[in-house]
This record gives sequence, structure tokens and C-alpha cells, in this order.
Amino acid sequence: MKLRIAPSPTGELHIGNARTALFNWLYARKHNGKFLLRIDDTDVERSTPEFQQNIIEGLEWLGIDWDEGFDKDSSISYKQSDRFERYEKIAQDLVEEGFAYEDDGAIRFKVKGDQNIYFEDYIRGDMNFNTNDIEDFVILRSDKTPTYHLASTIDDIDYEISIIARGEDILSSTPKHIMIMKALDAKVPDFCHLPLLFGPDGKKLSKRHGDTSVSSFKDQGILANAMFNYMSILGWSPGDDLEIFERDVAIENFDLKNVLPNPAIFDTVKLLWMNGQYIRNLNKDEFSKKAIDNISASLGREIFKEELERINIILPVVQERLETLNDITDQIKFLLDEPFTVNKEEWNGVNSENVQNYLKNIRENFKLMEKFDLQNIESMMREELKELNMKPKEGFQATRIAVTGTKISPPLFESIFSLGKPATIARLAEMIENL
RNA sequence: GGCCCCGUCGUCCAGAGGCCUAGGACGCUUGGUUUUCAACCAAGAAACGCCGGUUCGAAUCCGGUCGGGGCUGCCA
Repeated sequence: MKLRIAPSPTGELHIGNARTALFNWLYARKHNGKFLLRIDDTDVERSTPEFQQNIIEGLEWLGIDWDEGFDKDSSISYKQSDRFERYEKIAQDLVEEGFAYEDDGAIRFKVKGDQNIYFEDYIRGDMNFNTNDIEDFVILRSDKTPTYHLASTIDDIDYEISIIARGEDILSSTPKHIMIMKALDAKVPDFCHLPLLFGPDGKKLSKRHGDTSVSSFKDQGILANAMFNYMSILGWSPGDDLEIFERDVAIENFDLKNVLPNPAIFDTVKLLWMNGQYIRNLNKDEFSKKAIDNISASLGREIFKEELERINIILPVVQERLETLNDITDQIKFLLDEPFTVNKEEWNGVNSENVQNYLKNIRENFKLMEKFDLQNIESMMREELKELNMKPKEGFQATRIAVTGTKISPPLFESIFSLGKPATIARLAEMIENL
């Protein structure tokens, strides 16, 4: 059994293609079959090396690996632009055998009328097309480059693909491919036309729905495993109302024939939720590494040793508060060696005489505190609340603004602890002076 | 226009004739917890497009209809 994904490097790897790749991959892995990657770059005008690279990196990032194909075996090319001679030769042969004819320099496949083309689709069942509805189609352009129909079909034959699972947008082209295969006296493989992914407007997902490339989700701080999981539940389910599951569970339960026939709308909101779940499930070291890398990337610089120490303290409580990796920097920026400013507007909302006294008192207490740890910080701050007969929210919110700069922050005591004693005292002092 | 595909809560998925007064998840609303935010807990609103038929019985089968989508390129 051999399946394939054959993207065109005419754009970045988008999630529709990635999901098709994923389903092919799952099926191949489930049945110990082969999964092949081919580069369908017959459109020389629009294909670029950069897009090709983007596609390969996207698949690798998702952990969708291939056993055969592009870059795996240097003795054979899995890039269609390297095989133009072969396609041209076959097109000529088809002309000689009467299956095709020349038309203004191009070569068209001659569609015999009154025929029924039948195939059984894994998802849609019996498919019948009347050849009267199909016009003669170009297989070789006048510049001698092949069209998709020719090149793709020849490659599927040459590389012995046994199941072609691709997007439903190609469903109506399948009879053309079968006609070419029969003219070439080749074995017709199985077909499976996967439902399309739609945008929120119910139309085929494309550029006009914004950036839907896999790399853009990576850049947004989406985890590869979350992306993989989310894509897999679009049109398919492992059963038992399972939604978050490991790859081996997906492989174990996957079947192309259980993929739903109807299109699914790609919902970023649910992806974000799932990504949050995955972030929370990361172990400490994995998360720490990803977090530090992300912060460093977003700052565009290395993270200093002292910053790293502070960040590592706060990381466990930040981990539970993220939807994407990119949310981290905003939450820990009060710990960085960067200019620190307080949001004055937020402060005006919590300021009062009580609050001013509270800040002064805890500052003094911090100065005297011998063991600056979580427990002492919390008990002192609560004690001081009682002294002034204040509610927790009243004193804590003010402290939070003074220390982190905003009303929304990681938990207060952890924030103070990670910031350290001298900086905490300094920020409280600064706040008090500017009251 | 022609050909083809599709049709369960706003969205994703479960449901393969009686277990369905249709289940789970995201999102939403309300309440709880709470030092903010998140997380978490509890409750709630929310769907079988419509009309016929088959059947003792249909979300599930059939037909039609309506609606959505894809293709109809010397794009893929």
C-alpha cells in the first residue's frame, strides 16, 4: 500500500493540504504502508524554491514524515520539473496511438463520447461520470510543459501509488485521470476524495481568509502537536467522544472510510483552546525550553542570566495561563531588564488613602524580611491587610499594579517572589513617590 | 447554465431503524471558587433544512425540493 501527498510549491503549505497530508499519513502508518512526498511543480510560472522549502518544513514541523519521495533518494527525482521530458514523450506517444491530438501547439486528450467512467470512492461510494460532460483537455502545453492531469497521473503510475487520497476539489477531474491511465494501459488505483476545509464564510479555504499557512500558525505560537490533533478532528473522530489524543491513538483508530463526506469549517477559536490544553500538558522542561525560545525570539535578543532566573520562577504559573506560546512575553515582561512603566489609568481606579498606607507598610516590611520566600511574602501581605482592615482585592490589586505595571498579571505572590526583593521594594517606593 | 459533491446545536464531532424527551467538545450566558487573569466546578440556551414515501417505528433507508459548495483553465 502506498499513499502520497503531492503539493504544488505555488504557495505556502496551508492547512487544507496539511490536513490531506495528515490523513494520507495516518492511513499509511496504520496499515504499515508507504507515504510518499512528491513536488507537483508543473506550473513553472508560480512555483518557487521558497514555497517548496516552506512546505517541506511545515510537514516536518508537524511530524508528518515520508518514506519515499523528495530528497530521500537522489537517484530518482520526485519533482515534476525534473521529469518534463518523460511527460512530453508520453504525450507524443498518446498522439501517435490516437488518444490525443495536437491543438495550436498544445496537446489535448481526446475524450471518447458516450462512455461511463466508474470508480468507487472510499468516502463517496459509487461514482459515475458520463464522458459527454467532459471536454477534450490539454495534457501538454504549447511550451511543452505538462499540465497537472498528465504529470500527476503519470507519476501516480510510475511511483505505484495504490490509493490516491486528495481534496474533493479534484473529484470531477478524476475521470480524466482514469482515462489517461486506461490509455496508458495502467492499473487504476483506489480513490478517496477528502472533504474540503472551509473558511468561516463557507467557501473553500484560501488566501482571502487571511493567512492559513501552517507556518503562520507556528509563528503564532501554536504547538505542532496541537495543530496535528486539531486537524485530525476536522472530518474525523477516533470515537468515544475523544477530542484530545496522542498520535498513536489517531493512527490506531484511523480509517479513510470513516472520514465524513461533508466539508468542515476551520475554527481558530477551538484550535486556540486546544493549544492551551497542550501547553498545560507540556512537562516542565519542554515548556521551559519552548517558552525561553519564544521570549527570546519575540525580543529579538538573548535572555540575560538574571532574567532567566526570574522567568524560570514564574514559568509554572504562566504555563496555565496561555493560549499560545506568543502570549508569554506579555505576561513576563515585568521581569525583563527593560524600561518599566506603570499603567497610570489603571492605578487611578484603585488609589485610596488605605491603599497608600498599605503600600508603604508592606514596603517597610519587605525591607525587614529576612527570608524572602513565597510563604513569608503571602503571610506578611495578608497580615498587613488585617492591620488596615482592608479586603484582599483592595490591597493586592494596588500592589499588583505597582509591581507588574498592570491589573492583569500572573499570581501576585509568585510575581513578587520572582521579581526579587530589591526590585520589589524599588517599585513600591517608586509607586509611593508618584502617588 | 452543465456536471458532481454535501446537508445533526453558531462551530467541530457522536449517532450506521427502536438505547434519541438527540450525546460530547469549543464558543456563549449564569452561578461558584478566587488577589487580577486564566484554570477549575456547576447550571443553562442552542441542531436532525423542508416535503413526501418505506416501516409497527426514521436523525438514521428511498424520492423530491430547498440550501451550500466544488469543477467547468495551456491553475492544481
